[in-house]
Amino acid sequence: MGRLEEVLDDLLDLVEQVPRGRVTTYGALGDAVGCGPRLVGNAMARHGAAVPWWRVVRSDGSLPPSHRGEAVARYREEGTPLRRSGDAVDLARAYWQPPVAGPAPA
DNA sequence: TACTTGACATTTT
DNA sequence: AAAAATGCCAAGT
Repeated sequence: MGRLEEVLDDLLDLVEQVPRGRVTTYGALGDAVGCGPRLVGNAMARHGAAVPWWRVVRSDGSLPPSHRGEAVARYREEGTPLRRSGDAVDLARAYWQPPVAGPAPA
């Protein structure tokens, strides 16, 4: 199979480890698991139905275009520092860097 | 088997 | 500062 199956476990694990009121980015997860950010997005899209994907945002702090409405609702519910725009997270305060998992520790 | 689509990121114009 | 182009990996058609 592809690398996805390999990193998927670590990926979902990291997302589940994201503290409440905090968020992380696709790039950070991709780097943590050792693959491109595209994999993270697709992994979540196809297999991330069981993880708090709303805590995973873009590098810009903006939310996934597909579920940003739901994600914002979660943020307001969890107290995540949203930007004044209301459609993005304040990465300056809410960014949580995932620990490096998998066979490629720093 | 080849092309297109998809929860993205980064760099250059 | 904003928009466009490029790179990335996997699944679906």
